[in-house]
Amino acid sequence: MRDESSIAEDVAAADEPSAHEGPPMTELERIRHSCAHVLATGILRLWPEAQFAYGPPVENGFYYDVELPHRISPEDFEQIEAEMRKEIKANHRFERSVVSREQALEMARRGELAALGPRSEPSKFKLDLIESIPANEEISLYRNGDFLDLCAGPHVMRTGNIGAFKLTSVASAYYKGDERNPQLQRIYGTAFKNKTQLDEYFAMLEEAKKRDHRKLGKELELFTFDEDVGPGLPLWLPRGAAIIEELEKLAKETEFAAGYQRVRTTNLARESLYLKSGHLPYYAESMFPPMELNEDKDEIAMLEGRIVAARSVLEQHLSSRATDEEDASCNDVQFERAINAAMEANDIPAHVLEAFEEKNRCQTRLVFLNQQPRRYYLKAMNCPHHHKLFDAVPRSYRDLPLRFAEYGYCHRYEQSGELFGLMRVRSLQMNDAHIYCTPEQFESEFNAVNQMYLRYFKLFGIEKYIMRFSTHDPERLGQKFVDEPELWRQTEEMVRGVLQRSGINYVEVPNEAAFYGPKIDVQVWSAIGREFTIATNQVDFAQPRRFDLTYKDRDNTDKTPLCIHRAPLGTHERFIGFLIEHYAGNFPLWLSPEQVRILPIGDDAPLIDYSRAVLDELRANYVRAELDDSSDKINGKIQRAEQMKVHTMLVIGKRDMEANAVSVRVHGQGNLGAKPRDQAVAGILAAIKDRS
RNA sequence: GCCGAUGUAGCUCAGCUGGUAGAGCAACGGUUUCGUAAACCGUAGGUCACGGGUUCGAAUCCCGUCAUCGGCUCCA
Repeated sequence: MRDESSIAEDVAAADEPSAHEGPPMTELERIRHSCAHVLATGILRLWPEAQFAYGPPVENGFYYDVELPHRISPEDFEQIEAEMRKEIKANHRFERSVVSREQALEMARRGELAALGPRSEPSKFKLDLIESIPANEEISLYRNGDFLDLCAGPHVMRTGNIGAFKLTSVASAYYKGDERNPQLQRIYGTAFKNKTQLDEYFAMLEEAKKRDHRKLGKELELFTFDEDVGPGLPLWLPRGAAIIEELEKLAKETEFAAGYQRVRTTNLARESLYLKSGHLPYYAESMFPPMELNEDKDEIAMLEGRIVAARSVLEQHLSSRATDEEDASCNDVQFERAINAAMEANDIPAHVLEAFEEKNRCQTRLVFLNQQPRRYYLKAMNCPHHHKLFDAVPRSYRDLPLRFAEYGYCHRYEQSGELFGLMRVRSLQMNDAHIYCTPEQFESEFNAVNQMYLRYFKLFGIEKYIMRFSTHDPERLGQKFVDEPELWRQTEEMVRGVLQRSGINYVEVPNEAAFYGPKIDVQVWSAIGREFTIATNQVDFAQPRRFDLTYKDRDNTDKTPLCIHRAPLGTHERFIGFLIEHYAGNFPLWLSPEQVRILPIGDDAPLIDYSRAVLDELRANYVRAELDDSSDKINGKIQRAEQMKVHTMLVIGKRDMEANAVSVRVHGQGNLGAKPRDQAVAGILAAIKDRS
C-alpha cells in the first residue's frame, strides 16, 4: 500500500542519482537496498562486463539499472537468483569505507566500482555519479564479499539478513530518467524479512488483481475496448453508462447549487482556435493530428470555370480588334493590360462588357477564398470553447464570477505506451468547468472548489488524498510554459497564499504546471494501491489574455478576468476506474448499475404477476430493477445475481406474496429477511435519494 | 514513442520436444417448480490476434504488424 511519503520517495528515486541525500531508510528499505547490491553481485558473476547505474529501494521492492549487451529476460531470473542465494548464504558483511573524491574516481576508472574487482572498462555510470556528488559530501563505498559499490548506504549488517527475495520483472529505463540518455535494463525484485511476508505480498498482489478495474469492468459488463474502434477509446455498456449517468446527475445537482451554468460545445474546431489558446504549439503533441478540409474547393472550381468562360469572350473581342503587331494569345499580365486598355473604348458590345465585369467579380471573390485546405482539430480541452462563450456576450463585473460547466468529450492523443485501462485513455469525459472571476473573487472561488472536492471525497469515502501544487520551470518558458514570467510569478504567489491560508495539506512540485498556469492536482490511492490524479484545479492567466476576454468594470474600463479550470470528479473514465477498484465492484445502491433484481421462487403465474408488479413499481420510480424469470432454481438465481454484484435482491416466494411482502437480500450482507412490500420499496427509494 | 512479456470459443484456462483443436461456465433447445451462492440432458460455438516464411505437415519454430500487460518517458 502506498502512503503520502511515496511521492517524495519516487521523486527522490528519480531525481537523486547517488542517493546521497534523502530521509533515512526503514529496516525494510535497508533489506531491499542491500538486496539490490546482491542482485548486482549475482549479475556480475554471470556477466562480469555489466555496467551498473543505480539501484535504490522503491515502494514494493528494489531495482538496479544495468547496461549489458545480453538482454536479461525473466528466463534468466532463476540463474541470477541462484547466484544471489549463494551470496546470501555466504553471509558477507556489508563493509562501509570512506574514500576521497580522487580515490573514488580512480577506482571507477579501473572499473572497480559496482564490480567484483578491477576491469578493463571503467565503471562509467559510477564515474558520472561521483561527478554529481556535491563537493562537501562524503563519498562512501560498500563492500559485500567481492562486490564493491559506490553507495551512501545504509545497509543491513550481513547479506544473510536478507530474509527472502524474488526477482519480479525487467523493464527499460533511461539513465537518470532522461529520454536523451541511453536506455538501461532495469531489473526489479522485492525482498522481505522472511518467506512468510514475501508470500503474503504475492498473495496480496493476487487479491489486488481481483479488484483490478479492467477485470471487473469486463466481468460486470461495464465497458469494453474494441480493436475496430481503437486503442484507448472505451465503449460504455449499459451497466457502465448507468454509473456515468449517476455521476453526471450528482455533478449537475452540486454545480447547480453552487451557481454554475451548463453549456455545450463542439468536439471539433479550426486550427485558429487552438493557435489562439496556445494549445498549438504548447499542447500539440497531445492532440490528434488535424483533418484537412477543402472547404472552398467547390466554389473555387465554379469561379475558375466562370473566369475561363468570360476570358474566352474577352479574348475573342481582343482578337477581333487586333492589329498586326498585337498578339491576342499573350500571357496573363499582357492580357490584363490589353483587355483593360480595350475596355477604355466607347463602342464595347454589351456581352463583352458583361464578361469583363463577370471576370472581375469572380477574381475579387477568389481573393477571399482559401486556396489551401483548412485544418480542424479534435478538442483536447474544453477551455478554448468556453472562452469563446465568455466572449460571445458583452460581460460586466456584475456577471462575475461566471461559471461554465460541461461534461463534454475530449480527445487526447496519448502515446500508445501510456494507455492503461480506463485510467489513461484517448477519449475522455471531463467534469469540467471554467470560472471567470476578478482577482478579488479568486480566493473565495478557489476555496469553494476545494470545498466541493472535500464533499465529494466524503460521499465516496475517499480518506486518503493529497493536493499537489505544480508550478512552472522558468527555464522552459516559451517551450512548455507560456512566456509570461511576471504573470507566472504573481499567480503562483497568489495560489500559494490561498493554499496556506486555507490550511489544506499540500506538497509543492516544481515544473509540472499546465502550459497556461499553475495547477493543483488531487492525488488519490485506489484500494489496490494505485496512485492517480483524480481531480484538478488550475489557474489560467494566459488564455483569457490571449483570447482578449474582457469585462467592463465599475470604473467603465475593460479588464481581463482570471480563469479557474476545475474538474473535481476528473473524468468519467478515470473516476469510474478508480471507483471500481475503490469499491471492488460493490457499488453503493445509488451507483449500482443494477440496483435491484427480483428473484421469484418458481414461475407460477400469480407469483410472476406479483413479482412484475413490484418490478413495475420500482421502475416507475426510476430504480434500475430487473426481474429474473429464468427457469433456474432459487439458489442459481441468487448465485448469478451475487456474481454480478447486484446490490439488492428481492426474493419472492409464495409466502411473501400471500403476506404482500418481499424477502430482502443485500449483496455482501446476505439474507435480511422478509419485509412488507411498501416498506422495502420505500427503503430502497430513500437510500437512493440520500446516496447513502 | 522505448525495453520486455503475452495473445487458443463470449469468459476462465488445457493443448509435451511440430502430426487435422479440448474442458468448465455463459449462450441456445428441452426437462425440472426449486426458500437464500450453481437442478439435469442435449445443441451449437474457434482462419489458435493478423500477415508472411521454414516444413510433407505449424496453435506449436522464425520474421513482421496489431493489441494488451509490466516498466520507462510523458501526462488534464
